[in-house]
Amino acid sequence: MAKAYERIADDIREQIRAGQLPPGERLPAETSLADQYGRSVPTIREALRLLRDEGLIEKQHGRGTFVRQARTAVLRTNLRHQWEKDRARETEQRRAETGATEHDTGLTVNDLVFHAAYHEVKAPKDIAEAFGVPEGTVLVERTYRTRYAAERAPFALVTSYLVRDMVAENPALLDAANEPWPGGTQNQLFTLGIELDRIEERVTARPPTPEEAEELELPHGTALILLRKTSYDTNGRVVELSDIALPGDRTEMTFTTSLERW
Amino acid sequence: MAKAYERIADDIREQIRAGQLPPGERLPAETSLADQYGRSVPTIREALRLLRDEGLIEKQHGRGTFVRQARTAVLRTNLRHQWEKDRARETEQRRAETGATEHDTGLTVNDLVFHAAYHEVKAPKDIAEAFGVPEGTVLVERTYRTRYAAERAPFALVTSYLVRDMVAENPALLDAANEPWPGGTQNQLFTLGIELDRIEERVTARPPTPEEAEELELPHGTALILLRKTSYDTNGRVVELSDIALPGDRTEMTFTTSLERW
DNA sequence: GTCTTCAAGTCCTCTTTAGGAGTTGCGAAG
DNA sequence: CTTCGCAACTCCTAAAGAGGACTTGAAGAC
Repeated sequence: MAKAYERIADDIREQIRAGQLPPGERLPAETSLADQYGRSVPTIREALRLLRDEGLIEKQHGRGTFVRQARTAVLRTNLRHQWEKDRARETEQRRAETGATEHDTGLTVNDLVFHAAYHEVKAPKDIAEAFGVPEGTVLVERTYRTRYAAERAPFALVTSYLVRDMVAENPALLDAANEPWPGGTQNQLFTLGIELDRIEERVTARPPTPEEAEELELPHGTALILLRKTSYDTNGRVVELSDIALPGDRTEMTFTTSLERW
Repeated sequence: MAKAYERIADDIREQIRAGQLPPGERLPAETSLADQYGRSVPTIREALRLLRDEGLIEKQHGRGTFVRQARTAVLRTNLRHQWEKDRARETEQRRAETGATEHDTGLTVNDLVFHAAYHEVKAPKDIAEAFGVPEGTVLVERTYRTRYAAERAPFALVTSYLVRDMVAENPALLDAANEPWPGGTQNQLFTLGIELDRIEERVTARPPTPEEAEELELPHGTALILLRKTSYDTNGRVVELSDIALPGDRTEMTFTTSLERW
């Protein structure tokens, strides 16, 4: 015999899946459910907690419990488009000639970058290994959040690293004021004679920490997508590394690989 | 003034982050913690529940509460390698000539595919749209799980679709017995004169449903990665579509894009 | 020596009780 | 008519207690 709170959760879950309880609908109050199922309120709450953790419902203090809207992942991060736009060969000059601007390539139309911070930090083990430099090497660290103009919640927390000695000659890179970097990081690197060869992206997912949940306004029952973007130059050196945290409930990443080219 | 259970969770979380409570360590019993923090057992349990949902601890009935091992995502799915291996131009013939076998290209060394199931289904709206066919079109649906020989838990739940009429001429494709398809799906498609052009991968993440959690043996506090792989042929037609569910706690996907080629 | 049983320790389920805190709408006061 | 305050409704925090279920190791039976 299954546990009471599980049976109740199963029952409600079925109702939601069947569309009997449509998105946005308010569930009966906990006390009503307790009566209805002949169980105590804490047991009902236990059942609802399960459903909340699955992302099926959302509780609002003082208002009620609601079937969650599918928060259709409208926002998408198509990174290849980013790269096409930013690719190192295109100097800002050429970009102007072709009429391409910073904001005409889809994703970035309504972007806002704000709360950018700039630091010099000593490389922790993790990052140092990726760069292939000794632990403690001085890095340029930039952190910022990105969001769409129409939304209040940011859709990315970004921490980006460069080896300071590698980029020290370009003062624009070391100036916190102009964010985002004009023409994109990759273009800036090109002005240093660093030519990018390939970008590697490592994707994982896990539940958010409380800090991440707060910054990204992640409701209970959503996951965090972690993207580590590593840029290699033509000598096989790692020149830039970004750790990007994305809200799982409104992010959809697309990667395209053309088979012709391989 | 913060809530008691939050303060307790914060305290323990700090101890874990500081390494004071190393991975694998057993926490004091709930009753001890209750004494220690001067709170009731339910309050302690509430605090521990928070940490469990964050993936920091793991509770074992009858044994205790343990700091979770970082389950270092050893398993990685480098999809480009898959494609390289499987790419449509290489017939099985040529593969044999070059000495390449199904199992020598990294990922698949220790793979086991089991519990493969084969169905014909009518396309639901979702899938039909992706294929660009009317709803209800007959599809070949294959579902299977993949796991490493060394692990008991599967590391992928796969559901793969093909339009039946498009592949009906190759009997091997319609035979449930030989799984996985010899030479890979893409090679099989090549024998039908279907030449793949590109593959698009759409990645999202969310908490698992109870069914998914059970099948993938996902502990509480882990996320599910959803990968939809869409294969296009040289005419821009969608020829295959796979929905892949991956355990977030032991999956790390790598995508590489070479900038030279764009 | 091996096996079984059992007790102690652990987390789990469920109840009852008490009060706190956020939200909403209605009615009274201005 | 507008504003304010309050009552009713909601979910949230916290406690105490009784019994259940799982794990482990040690004592006893064979």
